[in-house]
Amino acid sequence: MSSSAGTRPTGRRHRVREEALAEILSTGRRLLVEEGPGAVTLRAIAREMGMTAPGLYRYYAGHRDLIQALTSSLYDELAAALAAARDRHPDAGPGEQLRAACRELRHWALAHPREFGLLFAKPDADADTTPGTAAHDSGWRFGGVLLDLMVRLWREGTIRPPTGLDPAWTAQLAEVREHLADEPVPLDVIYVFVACWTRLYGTVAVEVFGHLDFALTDPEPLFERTLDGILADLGARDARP
Amino acid sequence: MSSSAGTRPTGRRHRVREEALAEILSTGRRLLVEEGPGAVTLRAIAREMGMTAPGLYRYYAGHRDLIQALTSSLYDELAAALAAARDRHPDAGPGEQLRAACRELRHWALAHPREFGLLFAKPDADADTTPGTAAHDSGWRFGGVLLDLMVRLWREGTIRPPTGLDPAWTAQLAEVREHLADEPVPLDVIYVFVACWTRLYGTVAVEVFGHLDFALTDPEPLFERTLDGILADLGARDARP
DNA sequence: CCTCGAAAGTTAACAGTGTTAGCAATTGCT
DNA sequence: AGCAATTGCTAACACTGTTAACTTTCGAGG
Repeated sequence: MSSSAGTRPTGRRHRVREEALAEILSTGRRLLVEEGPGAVTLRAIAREMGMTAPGLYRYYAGHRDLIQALTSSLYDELAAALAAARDRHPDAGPGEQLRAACRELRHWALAHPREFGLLFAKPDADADTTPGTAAHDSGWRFGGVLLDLMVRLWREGTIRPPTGLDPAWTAQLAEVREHLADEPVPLDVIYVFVACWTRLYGTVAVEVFGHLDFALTDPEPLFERTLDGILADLGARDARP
Repeated sequence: MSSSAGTRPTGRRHRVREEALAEILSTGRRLLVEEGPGAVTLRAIAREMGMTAPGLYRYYAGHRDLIQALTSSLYDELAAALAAARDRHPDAGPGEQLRAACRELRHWALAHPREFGLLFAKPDADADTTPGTAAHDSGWRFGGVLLDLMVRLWREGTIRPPTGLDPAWTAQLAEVREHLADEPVPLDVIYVFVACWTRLYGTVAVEVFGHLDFALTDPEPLFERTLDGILADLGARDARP
């Protein structure tokens, strides 16, 4: 069942299969970008690749699985973009790095609105958030970039969590702490993380989804001020650059 | 062309038509709620009503128009719910009334996640925001409830807009002021309105769309604290009740 | 009251979708 | 070389939105 190399699937056949998998995703994405989410269809992808729709079932179990794989790859790309933006300021503190990552999130979303919509505009609570899914893991890889920066910011000691939080309630945040590489982050600090993530997501989503069109043609200053507020909540000391 | 009553379309025929229009929308909504957005289809609605799909074209120009009409009616229902929540505190100040309306927004969204998704999770910037659409007007009726309360809050004189706003940038907010019943609201105050709307929308959307499931099973305290922050930005003096 | 015309709803059909079953051919490993 | 897994195909089914043409219903005006 395997080549002479070892326990891996085969070696050669496996490679061209990976290429086909990637090509399916890339043409699917091109359709998404150029013609909207409704156009990323099995038949359209197959047509674009010079084959027929049932052939795609050799690669993905169906339309749902294909979309989920596309979602996962987009999460990974977004995570890589955030990490790259962070690493573009190697000598800066975590505050400035987080600012760069947040700006990159907005820029990526504005540059790829359709992809952003696929990732963050869920019609239902569908299978995306289900653990075990590849999209779920990729989602955590994405969120982890921001979360890591927040943890590094917390280590600076300048973060000041709100008072009066109910410990019985913050206990549910313990699950998030599991993902934090054995850092003993206090739960009320994690509360601040979640609150800031909410605010960041909300600001970007409301702009990308066009819910600000009625008021603003240039929402960037609004975003920058919101970002200042977020970083202030996280105890970032550096002034705005 | 008209009955003896006056200039209105007909009188009788017109009434049963209105009933049919309403029934189409209500069964469409039931399908949305019970089976998800993908199930609200022309043929399914017709089937449910005991007729065939092409018959629906006597009432709506197509699937798109039907969805848009449904969207519009949901906006109206949401606006009515917010107004009712506001009027449940007739003797309270605008701060408490706004708090009640914001809470009602969250409650409505949680009680009707599919409807909320139809209203606020737009895949593209589609025809919804286009002026002239019924959904566009209804959207304004919804937003107007919150906006009016913010204006009343502003009249209290306790709101303190941020300093350092670029007047050349806030100028674009003048268009919003048009909708404000000839109130001479300063532009930097309108900036606060928009920022608060963004924050409110973001908090509710992030919860309803399930983007907090990874961290929180009970996001209400987070919402309440965010609401406190929003009302503080708007200068509401009353403490939390 | 009776007729006429507009409105409502029908069937048939076209193009498109996801999906399954069954078959042919290519291709790589033993 | 031959075997077997993989790949891709065609045909088909059930579903979608949409249009065209036809029939029925029913309200209003003479």
